[in-house]
Amino acid sequence: MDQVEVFKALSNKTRLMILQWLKEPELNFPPQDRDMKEVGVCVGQIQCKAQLTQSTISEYLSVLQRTGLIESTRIGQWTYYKRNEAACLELKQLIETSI
Amino acid sequence: MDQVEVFKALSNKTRLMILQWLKEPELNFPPQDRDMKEVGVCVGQIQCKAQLTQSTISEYLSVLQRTGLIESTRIGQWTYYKRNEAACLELKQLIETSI
DNA sequence: TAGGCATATCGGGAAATTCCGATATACATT
DNA sequence: AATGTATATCGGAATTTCCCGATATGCCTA
Repeated sequence: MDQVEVFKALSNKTRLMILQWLKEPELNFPPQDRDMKEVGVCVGQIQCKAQLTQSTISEYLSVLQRTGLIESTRIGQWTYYKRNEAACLELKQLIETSI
Repeated sequence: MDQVEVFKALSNKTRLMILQWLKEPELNFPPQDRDMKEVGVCVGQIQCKAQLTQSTISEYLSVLQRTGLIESTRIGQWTYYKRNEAACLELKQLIETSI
């Protein structure tokens, strides 16, 4: 896990918010058919909440995914993103010891 | 403490290294007259270790100081920088709960 | 297979960051 | 006062980031 890359990813208000929203998806997004805990939240919902264009949000999600902090599942025409809690924990432990 | 600003400050390899070097100054810098734990490390020593120009390091130290993670003391013609451990702890706790 | 919808990718203008050399400031010494 | 040394600030070229609109891709339905 490259700390500098992770900090770059999190040094943007919207990306940081997305990561935080995904901590408790059912609290931050309207209900959907699929179980949010299980599969995640689709791009459209995140875009709607973030109030930026679809292309921007799609790119931001890629940036977060590249760090490993979130992961995606494609189902039909939707891509669902959810947190990778193991990676988030690893990051927190790394910061705990390195900062 | 503005998380995004802190992450911006730490999303640069050199700045992150400086913060880490200052965790154990006597391990990372050559001996000096004044007590490093007490007063910190002067800009010249940090620049020497970082291998960037004086102006760049001076600016990086300002960026870190603006976040509150480090603080400076001017003594004679030297400016000594050291970690603000309380602020570093606060940051880690913030990350622990918010990420 | 045609059309619609969700998402990804591309190209780019504007703004921010990186890092430098030159210069200013502040203090110390002679 | 003049000089030397440590640090801060300024101006700028190169690079990166931000965020957009346009377009491509992939899947689904009629």
